[in-house]
Amino acid sequence: MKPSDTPMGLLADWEGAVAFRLFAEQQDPTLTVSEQIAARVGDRILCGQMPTGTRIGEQELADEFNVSRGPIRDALRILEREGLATILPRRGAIVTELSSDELRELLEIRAGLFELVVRKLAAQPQLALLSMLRAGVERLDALANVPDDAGEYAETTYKLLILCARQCGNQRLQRMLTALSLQTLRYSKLGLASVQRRQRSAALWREATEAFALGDVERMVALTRQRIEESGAEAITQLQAQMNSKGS
Amino acid sequence: MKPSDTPMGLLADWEGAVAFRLFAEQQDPTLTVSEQIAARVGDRILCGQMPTGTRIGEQELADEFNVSRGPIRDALRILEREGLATILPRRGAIVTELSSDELRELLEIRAGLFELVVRKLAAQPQLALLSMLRAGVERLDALANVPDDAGEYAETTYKLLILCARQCGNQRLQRMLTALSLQTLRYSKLGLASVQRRQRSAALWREATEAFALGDVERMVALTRQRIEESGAEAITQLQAQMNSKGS
DNA sequence: TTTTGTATTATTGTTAACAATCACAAACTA
DNA sequence: TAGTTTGTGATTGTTAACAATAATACAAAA
Repeated sequence: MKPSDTPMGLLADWEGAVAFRLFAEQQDPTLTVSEQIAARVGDRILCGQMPTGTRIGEQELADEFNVSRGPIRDALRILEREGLATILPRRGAIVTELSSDELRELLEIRAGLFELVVRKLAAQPQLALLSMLRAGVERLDALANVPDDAGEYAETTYKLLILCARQCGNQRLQRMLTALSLQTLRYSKLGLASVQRRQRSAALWREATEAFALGDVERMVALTRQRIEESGAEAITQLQAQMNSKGS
Repeated sequence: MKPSDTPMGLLADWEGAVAFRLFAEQQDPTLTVSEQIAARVGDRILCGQMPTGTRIGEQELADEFNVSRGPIRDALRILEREGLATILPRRGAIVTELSSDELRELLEIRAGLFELVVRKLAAQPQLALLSMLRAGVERLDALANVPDDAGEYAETTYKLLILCARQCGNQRLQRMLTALSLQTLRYSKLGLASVQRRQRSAALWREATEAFALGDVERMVALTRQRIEESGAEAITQLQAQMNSKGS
């Protein structure tokens, strides 16, 4: 395998609170070749370098990474499990492409799981989490006003989300929510393209965080639901518009 | 590949309402060899023929199905995605073995997703579903009193669950809930081992169904939550006991 | 008796070649 | 011209052999 040439660290540290990489944390050499390749290709997909629908040829990747097609096939299966690649039997793999309906479905599930997380968090005091959330909200406010940068804003909301998930005490739930969020991340940027949308989203984050601070779970859940609903609806609208313009 | 020699149809038709096989619906020949093998091995795992923790040797399976190890590796990755097999890098695959904590986590998520399904179902009348649920509850009542048959009871509750999931209108949610239920199916039998437990479970199913009939979503959700809580707690207790006796 | 080191064996990871399938384009027919 | 057909090229599915790693057994030393 060639040395690092992928845009790792798409979601680099933020305030020192969340230190992680997307898939492979610092190139663990005990990882199998397939896993390393999956991690790197996964990063490319997430950062938009390989857009939705892009064909992923086995030989192509094999040549690039200087391995044979075996490990590539394994890597594609891993990416499929993460929902980033779609394997069409006998027709190859592509970067997963969601229809607006599928996006709606995913967002609905993500909201449901996040609600579960919130309710679990509310069961016990979360002082450390609360201060991190407040710092995150400050950052969201700042990012909301930067024109033409939906990417970093969306990634920050992603980090806030998994920050919560990490504290909830259910590792499996954390992993599922993380996977779902990564699948929807590329699309959620569509719903946060305008400064207005981001400001609205940030305001709801702030309110939800304060509700959380006061222990008002129901209010936090309601606010979160509303935020996801609004951003989701916008993202779906944008996706539909995109598909129509492409289809014509 | 040799002709059919696996216990397919573990969950055969029930009342004609749910016609499906676990994985491969009627041996679709367009399916890739890997997928067919994954389906058959998956069935073996689900029906208990390959108990929890069983080592799955690649060569062993390759010899049995008269294929090389390539498709077997693909099949194992598919089973891993479904949560039925666990691949330990460089150490082979085993039938997924859940700790009591992991089971608790899975059950919690399953309950959360099912609640989502119920709330979606409540949004519109479900006459056909209701009559099937009622028929299912009758069957549960009958099965509850048969001694030494937690298997069929548990499988029937599984079918009721995915019957609901199918009607909810969110295909992704349906697939996730199905996968989670299959992962927990083997373990949920532990919590339904005694006639008393099954009778209690069936009673809660009946009440929940009637609440559903009356459109009382909150009551149905509460009853379902309680049922899962009770059965889950028992299953977890049994699993812990099993592990202790094995560990000593 | 327990422990540690080593050699052997078995299993997984990887490779390169072969077979089957699919997509695309050119030729052919109506 | 529109539609079908057929052939070619490219891609995936599968195989069998090789390399690397982990598990096991056994022997020697504490």
